[in-house]
Amino acid sequence: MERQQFYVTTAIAYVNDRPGLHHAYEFTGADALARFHRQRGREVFLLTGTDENATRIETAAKAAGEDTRVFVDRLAAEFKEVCRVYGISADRFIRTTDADHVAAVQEFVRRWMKNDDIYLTTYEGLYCTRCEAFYEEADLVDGKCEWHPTVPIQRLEEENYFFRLTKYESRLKDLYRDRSDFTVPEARRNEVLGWLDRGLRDISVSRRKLTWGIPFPDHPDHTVYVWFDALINYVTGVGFGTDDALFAKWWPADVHVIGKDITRFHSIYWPAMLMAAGIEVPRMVFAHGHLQYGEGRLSRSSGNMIDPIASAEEWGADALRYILLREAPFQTSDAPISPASISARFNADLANGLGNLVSRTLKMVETYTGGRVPAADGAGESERAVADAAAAAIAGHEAAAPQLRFADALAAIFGLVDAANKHYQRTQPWQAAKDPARSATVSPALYAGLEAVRVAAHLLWPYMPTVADRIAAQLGLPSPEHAAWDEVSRWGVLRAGTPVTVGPPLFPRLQPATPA
RNA sequence: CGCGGGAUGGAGCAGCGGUAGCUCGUCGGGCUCAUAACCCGAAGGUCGCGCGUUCGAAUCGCGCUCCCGCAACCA
Repeated sequence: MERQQFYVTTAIAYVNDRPGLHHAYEFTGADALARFHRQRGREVFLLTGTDENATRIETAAKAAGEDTRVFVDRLAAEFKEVCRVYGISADRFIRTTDADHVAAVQEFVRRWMKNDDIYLTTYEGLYCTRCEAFYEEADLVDGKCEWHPTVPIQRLEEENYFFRLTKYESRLKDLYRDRSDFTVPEARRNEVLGWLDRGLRDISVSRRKLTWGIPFPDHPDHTVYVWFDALINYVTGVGFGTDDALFAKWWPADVHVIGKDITRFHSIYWPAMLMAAGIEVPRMVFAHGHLQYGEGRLSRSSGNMIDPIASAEEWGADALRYILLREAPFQTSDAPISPASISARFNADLANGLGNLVSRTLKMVETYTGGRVPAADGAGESERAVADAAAAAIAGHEAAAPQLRFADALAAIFGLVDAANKHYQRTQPWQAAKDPARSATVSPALYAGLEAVRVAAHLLWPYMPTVADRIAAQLGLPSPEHAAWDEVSRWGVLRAGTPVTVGPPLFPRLQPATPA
């Protein structure tokens, strides 16, 4: 029996810089999954938020001449705005500077100490006295940190706490042996297996002399290494340390949606951290690929293309949600994206495809059946073909969506849009209406078209909630959000006589871009 | 050094042992209900390079070239 609770997270956004389109991409994927499960009757918790305790954030704040607190508040607000604009249905927006999170992290550290999972040792590294931070050789510019090119770098030793990652190596191997879907997709899993094969090392989990970060309990001169702090947000967000009942209800998470670049932290460190704290590991880590912003010059010359707010104004948030998930398959590696490819997809799928189908269908209903849903009686071969296409769209979509294969899921839905257009070509209601011998075919033909639109709108709700609501409203139906899935995911739901509304184009066609 | 992914018609991708497929674009035709949308058809590829396995290879093996990412206590 499938669990009725579903807990999904996004990676929390690192607030050293403003939000990019890639944040909207990940948020949208997680949100679509959350809405998918909600729509099918499950209780869902979607967690997103910001990662605010890193040294580099403090450094970036200093560089911006801002108080760190003010700096992170400002950026966190920008990320929240992205969530609002894109309709991300987050149940909590967590910030790692939230009091309950600080307490949760300290509880983890206490548990590790008690278990002898961490130990004190000495670390030697390159240190910038002005930043009060260690740097890697590769991070230095001409032997100096990037912020202070005149300040000499010193070689310093520092006492750090280390986490006994090696202690959990065999349990991690067991985890990967027993659960082939712990890290998805397979390419990422193979990567993790490779890391495990080559052996793990203990890892530093504290920094000293930092003024920004979560202090170690009983050792306030140490702060928790930001990655270990950040990962813990996934349990804090559902009540770890503050609300045991809530935590028991939601944990373990069903899926952590992350970018493939941070697989190591989520697939190796995080389960080990949980094991050490005596907490169950999550069910799945899903690592998606990244958006590639076309040519380098493109992203530089038109900075707005990667600004998610400006992009939403240009194409519409719902359209972008669809386009991103369709153009950049979640389960593969990187996919190229550009203003041109976004606009092309917008015109092809949304304006010419979905939008036009809705327009022509409703206009014909207005003209030929008095603006009301006609009777379905007299359905023939073409109508049955559309009904079959709807069933195929549902089946294809329901197989792909829960696996986060959103491009496949959306392609399945648009197969129905195509089928409806072909159906009109076959039945030609505009001709039949003028021909007494064929006039009886108009009603069933248009009924099938309306049903295709209705089914598509319900399937599209997780991806384009606002547009799906508008289409449903045009059909005289309530929001797909609240419809009982079993009742709407079948053919023949619309009732004859129901008034429908034509309405303005859903996606006005974009003019082709002028050549550069 | 290492690890993962990739190289397929103009563009973006799928195929992963049996005569090369999808979307977009292009060209031609049809239709006119619709957002100059929709429908039908056509052109266009020796599947990065070499060797090998096989009756047969984008598809398997080895070697090579080029791209992207990860990693060596950067989120």
